[in-house]
Amino acid sequence: MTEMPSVKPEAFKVACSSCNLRELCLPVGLARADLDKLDTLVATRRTVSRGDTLFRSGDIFQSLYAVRTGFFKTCVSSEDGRDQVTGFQMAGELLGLDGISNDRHSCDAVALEDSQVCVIPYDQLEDLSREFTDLQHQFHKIMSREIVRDHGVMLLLGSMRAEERLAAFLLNLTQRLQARGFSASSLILRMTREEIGSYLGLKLETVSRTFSKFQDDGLLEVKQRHIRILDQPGLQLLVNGAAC
Amino acid sequence: MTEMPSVKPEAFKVACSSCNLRELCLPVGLARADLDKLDTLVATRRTVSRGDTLFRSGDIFQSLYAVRTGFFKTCVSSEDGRDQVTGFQMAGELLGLDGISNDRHSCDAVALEDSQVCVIPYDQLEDLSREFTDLQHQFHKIMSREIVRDHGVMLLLGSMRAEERLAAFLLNLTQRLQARGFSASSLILRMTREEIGSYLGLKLETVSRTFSKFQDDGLLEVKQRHIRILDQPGLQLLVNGAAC
DNA sequence: CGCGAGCTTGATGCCGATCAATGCATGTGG
DNA sequence: CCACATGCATTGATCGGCATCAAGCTCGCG
Repeated sequence: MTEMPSVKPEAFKVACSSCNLRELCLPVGLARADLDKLDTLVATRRTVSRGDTLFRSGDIFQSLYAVRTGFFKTCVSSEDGRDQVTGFQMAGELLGLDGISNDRHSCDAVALEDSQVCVIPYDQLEDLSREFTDLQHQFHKIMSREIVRDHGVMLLLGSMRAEERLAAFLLNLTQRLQARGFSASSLILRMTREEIGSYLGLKLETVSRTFSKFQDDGLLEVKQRHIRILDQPGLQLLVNGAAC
Repeated sequence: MTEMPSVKPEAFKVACSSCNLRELCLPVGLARADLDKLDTLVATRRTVSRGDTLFRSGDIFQSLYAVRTGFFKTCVSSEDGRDQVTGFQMAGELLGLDGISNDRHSCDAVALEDSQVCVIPYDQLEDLSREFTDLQHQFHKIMSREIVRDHGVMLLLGSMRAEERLAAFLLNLTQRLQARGFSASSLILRMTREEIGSYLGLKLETVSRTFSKFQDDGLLEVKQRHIRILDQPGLQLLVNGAAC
């Protein structure tokens, strides 16, 4: 960063080929030659401070963003002020896929901690994925995975009760953190109870109460945003509704 | 069908270029030359009788399907028998996008009336969309649109009350039917109250009661599955929560 | 130190689930 | 043609889970 002054202070060179997230991010499974090409595509990063938005609903869509470090939420809102968190994104996950449909973003992406994203100009990605089958296929998989994930959230919102929702949420979060080399049993929540509640279709008081109940039941240790999972199988059991 | 015997009785030639759905379906916005190419890709149709599945969760993914005539639902289910309708698809809409992520389908697609779909072999679609920018872009838009739609459903499931959900559902349905040349005010539901309820995260009794309430309020006329919309602005008002 | 954002916990009420009975349309076989 | 079965829809009575309202509490920070 110091040796490479650029016009935009927040934009600087990066390389997918040497990125430690390449096994989680867009480059998954690409051959060396493809990777080098990808380096020409993903040329800049952008820093987003905690609380700032990466993009807003209504913004012109030009790029996708891969989370490099940090943590984001995405939320949609209806005409009347109702709004809904649609997801939380961590390192290696893509933001902005919603924008392709209309050439405008249809949700807000907000950094929940100081973050960095890699900027992926969309038209260049289309160009490159016409050349490289593997990249094309990988990109399609990522979009499809987002659709499958959304269907899972619908199942959660449509048919689970508060405890089941929170358990499923925690298990999903730890699983993704584990894939990134973090502990499977201990985590720090980057989002408020209200944001968790919005994502899960619950009020913040219910989220808080459910955390307390899990603690009483010996499933978790909860200290504000510090969570330790004491009984993972127990949580799993809740999600699978074996208690019925 | 009579003059063209084929090995599979249910498979026969079709052409996107002469399809009356081409303004709603995959071919939207394609030039004549691209359309002709698309004809080579979308070579067969398949008939699905009411109640039968087009594909099931776990099936190997090979093709996307465009609804030609008829009506489908898609549903996901969790290990414990819980299941959730994730969408209803009508003419011109694509089925099977979930399958790309894993090479296996992750939901069931069930015909709610006797239907016909165009079979779109996925690997050939990838090949062709590497040649034709417009097709590539159109396909991406369709996937993105599905993501945006899913986010809308999350908003509905996460933050709306029963009346708002049903009103939003009816308005969405009539809007799509209208785009296909049907009446904006009169429709026949192809799905049961239970299926509507599953989609909206409600029980069938609640759906039924809410229909009755809408009728009492002069918003609808409900006779079993025959619905006539008497006060569309009234429904719209419900969705937008102006009553708050 | 004191402020404020976020979290916890309690009391109460309501929306929608649940349980249960009846109604209505379609189809089938005697 | 009617009796009966079946699947779906309606309606009522009751119950429970979560929302809502309302205090306090905790912790980080100016």
